[in-house]
Formats: sequence, C-alpha cells, structure tokens
Amino acid sequence: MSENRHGQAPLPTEAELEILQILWSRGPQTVREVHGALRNKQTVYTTVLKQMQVMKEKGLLERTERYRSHVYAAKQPREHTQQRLLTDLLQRAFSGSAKSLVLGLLSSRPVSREELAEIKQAIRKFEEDAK
Amino acid sequence: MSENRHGQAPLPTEAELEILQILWSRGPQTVREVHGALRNKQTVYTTVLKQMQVMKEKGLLERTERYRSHVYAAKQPREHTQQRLLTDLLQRAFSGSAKSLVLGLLSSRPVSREELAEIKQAIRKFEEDAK
DNA sequence: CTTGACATACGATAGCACTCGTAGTATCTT
DNA sequence: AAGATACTACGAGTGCTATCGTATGTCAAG
Repeated sequence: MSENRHGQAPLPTEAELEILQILWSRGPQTVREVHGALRNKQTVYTTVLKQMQVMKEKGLLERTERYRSHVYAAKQPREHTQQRLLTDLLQRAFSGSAKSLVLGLLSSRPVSREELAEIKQAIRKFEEDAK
Repeated sequence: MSENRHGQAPLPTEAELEILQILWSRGPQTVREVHGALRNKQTVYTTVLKQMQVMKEKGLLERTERYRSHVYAAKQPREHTQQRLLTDLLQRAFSGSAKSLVLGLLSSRPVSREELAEIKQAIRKFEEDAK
C-alpha cells in the first residue's frame, strides 16, 4: 500500500519540495535537523515530522532507523526530480514546446550577461555530451 | 472581495490551466463551447461552469454579458501566465538558476536536432531583441 | 399560457495538503 | 526511582480544488 505501481513516486508538493531541497543540499538528516533548517517558516516540529512520514509513505524519502532518531534521505536525486517537474510544466503550460519555454524564460525577467552566457554554455555542454 | 490586493491573480491550478489553454487558442468562449472542447475529460457541464465562475472570482477570467449566455476570456495573455508559472518553478525547484533549468530541460528527454536548433534560435532572437 | 430547451447560481461532498496537539515511549539526569 | 527531556505516532481540524446535483430564470414554440 505504500509504494506506487511503477515505483514511480508522485511529484512533490510545494512544502515537500522545500524539505527535499534541504535533504539534497545537506544530505540525509533527522527531522530535528530539517526542522532547524526551516526555522524561517514558522512551522512546528511535529508538522515537519508528519510531513516527512507522509513523504516516506509516498516513496519520496527513505528512512534508516538509528540509535535514537530516524534519518531521512531523498529517494531520488535532485536532478531527476527537477526534470520531472520541468517536463510536467513543459507539457501543461507550454504544450511541449521547449522553444517557447526557453523564450519565456529569457523574457520573464532581466537576464544578466553572465546568466545568458551560462545558459549558452549549458547548451554547448549538452552538445558535447551528446556525441 | 473579488480581486487581489495588487490586481495580481493567483497562479492557475491544473484544471484552470486547461481551461485557459482553450481560451488562449480559440479566443473568448462560452461555457458551452469550453465544455465541448473538454469532452475528452469526462466532466459535466456544470463543473466547467462552476470552475469558470471561480476563475472569474479569482481574476483569471473576464466575463462579458451577452444576449443569452456569458462569454469568458482569459484576463492575462498566454505568455504572461507561462512566464509566471515558469518563474515560480525556477525559484521553487531550481533555486533561481536558469542555467540548471536549461540543462535539466535538455537532459530530461531525447531532444531532436530540430528542437535544439529552435532553442538556439530562441536565444539568438532574444539577443537581437535585447539591443 | 404552458412546456421544453438552455442558461446561471449555488450548496454539498470528497479528496488532498498542511497544520497542530496530544499521547506514548525511550533515554538521561539527579 | 522519579522527573525532565527528546523522539515517534497519530487523530483531527482547516482550507482549497474539483465535482456534481438541484434550484432557478429566461426565452421561444406550440
């Protein structure tokens, strides 16, 4: 009853994504530690606990029992989840057109020269890797 | 009580976006017409009606009274909403890094030669317009 | 004028995300 | 041993989305 049929976990919600970000950047953490990292949000300890329990049930997190407290880790790497979220938006909002997505990205806000250079570099990097 | 404080409507939800897509591509429509365009979803007429009423309340749609039935139109153009959705995802999932977003976009699935060319062209187009 | 077709308005419900309080349990300290 | 401390488990409430059924209004044809 816990996992999905294809072992494919659902896309994380807003609050779940925040927790994942912490686990991705800091590595496996206890609930206490995650709660500490979220202190800017005024959310109570047991809320974070409950949320991470639900995420484990959904297959978003893995849990390793430990001496005193449990340690949670993201089940999927950051890039994988980012790509799934992006693909989802690409379909829903851009009808699958990567071109208009990129165009939208550039015109959505002032893009610095550095940022543009980085983007172009990302494309070159991809072209290299493709060979 | 209808509009937002800044006249800034909330981001559309999944189902709302589907309705917006129809209005963007076909222009202003009655509920009956939108319902017709959604016949693949097995959703009842009054559901679509209610949804569009809510969207008007949120400021996502405009309504013009008419002889017998109302006509609804998207309040914001497609590009504007696409950009807001994209910016939202950029912040939430990519910590604002446009570079990793583009990289994620490219590696998320097989990208055809044509698609890649289109993307590069989009960037050139943006660089032109920037001058 | 009555009836049928077609429209809007709106209440009720189910599901999900998020939140918190309380209870239970194990460990540490004195 | 007893109380303080720290952790997990879980029920329950709130708010929002999506859905549908029913009530109501309007017009046109007979």
